[in-house]
Amino acid sequence: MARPRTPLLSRERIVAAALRLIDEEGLDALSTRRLATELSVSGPSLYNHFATKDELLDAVVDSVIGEVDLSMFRTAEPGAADAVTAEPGSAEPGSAEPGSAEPVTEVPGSAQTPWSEALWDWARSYRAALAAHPNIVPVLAQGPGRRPNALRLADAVFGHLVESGWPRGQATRIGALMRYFVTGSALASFAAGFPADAEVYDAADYPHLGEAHRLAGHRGTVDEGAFETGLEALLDGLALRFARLVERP
Amino acid sequence: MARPRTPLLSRERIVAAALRLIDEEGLDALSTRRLATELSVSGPSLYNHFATKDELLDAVVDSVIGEVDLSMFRTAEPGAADAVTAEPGSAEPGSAEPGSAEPVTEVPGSAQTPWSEALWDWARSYRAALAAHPNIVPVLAQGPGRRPNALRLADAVFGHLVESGWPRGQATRIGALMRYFVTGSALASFAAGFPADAEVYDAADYPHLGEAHRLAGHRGTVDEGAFETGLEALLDGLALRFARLVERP
DNA sequence: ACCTGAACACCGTTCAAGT
DNA sequence: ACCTGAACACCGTTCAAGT
Repeated sequence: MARPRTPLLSRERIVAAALRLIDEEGLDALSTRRLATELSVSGPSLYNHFATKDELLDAVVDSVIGEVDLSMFRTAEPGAADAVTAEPGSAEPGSAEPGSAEPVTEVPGSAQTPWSEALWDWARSYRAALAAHPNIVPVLAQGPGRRPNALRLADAVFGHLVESGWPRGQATRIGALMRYFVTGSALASFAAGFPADAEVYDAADYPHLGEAHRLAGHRGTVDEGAFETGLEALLDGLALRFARLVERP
Repeated sequence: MARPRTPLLSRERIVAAALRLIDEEGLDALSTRRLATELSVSGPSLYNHFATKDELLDAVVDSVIGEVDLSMFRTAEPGAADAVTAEPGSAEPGSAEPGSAEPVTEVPGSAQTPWSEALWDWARSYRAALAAHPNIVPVLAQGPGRRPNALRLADAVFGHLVESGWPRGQATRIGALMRYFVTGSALASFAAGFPADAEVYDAADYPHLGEAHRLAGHRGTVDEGAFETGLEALLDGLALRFARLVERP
């Protein structure tokens, strides 16, 4: 059979199969030939749908990012108009100075979710989406590139922070540091990184790791607890910073 | 030539060449054949020094971790005895409960660097070591495994926190969340993840990213600023938590 | 337009052969 | 002990050929 009457493949089917393969066997297990076999076609068939393996990987990554909830960055009022659009070009995001925007605790006339509450909810959804597919996080962590869902995410976070009164330079940094923390927490399990073999932890070399072989068994709770503790610390710390900003702008 | 009188290779030379290749061309550029060519030997020669490519990669990773400064976790007194060794087996690190250890602001009889100050210095050194070799961070983030330098690092951090009065369960979580943040920040530049091409940021799709094409140009300062802001927030937040712990233990 | 097999320049690793 | 070339089962990608 050369060309079937109905196509054997679609971008969606390929992306779904690729993600399953990555989840189950790791990033290295994703080869075009292996993926094609999984889809019951020959290797080169994939190139009718994606120009390169990288382009395929981009599509997989963006499908994962698409699962992140961004609804908390819209106005809280259900029937209200869409979020206020900031005037473009007013300041550069990379600037270290607070800039001309004056910090306010609430934007008048809008029913925005408070920024710290929005970051809480978003960070949890962000982490859940990524932690469901840890093997692809290294690719994802390279940044949004030209992937629409990743750009939409960056736009929503930055926009919400600026509208909440954060100077643009600081809003950029908060977007960055939140990505650091979330990708870091989803990249690999902390607990599972310690071998369950008790003989690894020689008391002469590692006097405080006598119980570390038990970590892997508590994988879920250790990582969940660390994420929650870290997120609370981060947001508490940012609230202190915001308070200083409001006091002396 | 079959066996030379003086060996052509050593583990050290191989590790150094591999790290250079990874730094300059990425993790995918490291192939055993390519590396061998770089070292002017034939491909299989490497197998006289490392059993597998993974074992070689482990050695590269541990050499990077070895650059992290851990001196702040020892006693501050230059001539003093070594850090107090905690009694082993007193509590499990995975436990969610504070446990029996009672939090104190200072351990009597020792001149330890205060935990928050030590974490500041360590986090900066940790990040500097990793950010110098971002391409290998995904491998490193998988956890210490059986790598001596990585285990020493985990031991030093956990030990210092416990000796500073943090309950063991919380000390575990702080070790984890610090790794999340540092590996996340070293994994990839936030700023460089946004294409410098202004046409990517269609105002209709991404109303707040009008200046995002400038980010890549401020790569260093944006990422440095985000790391410092995040670290300060984290440590401020943890200090709040510690204060609550001391108030009502 | 969409699939195929053949082909190219690559991989990691094994192994017998050399000194 | 330490290096070599040959060999095996893999890669990503191109391309002419089929319908």
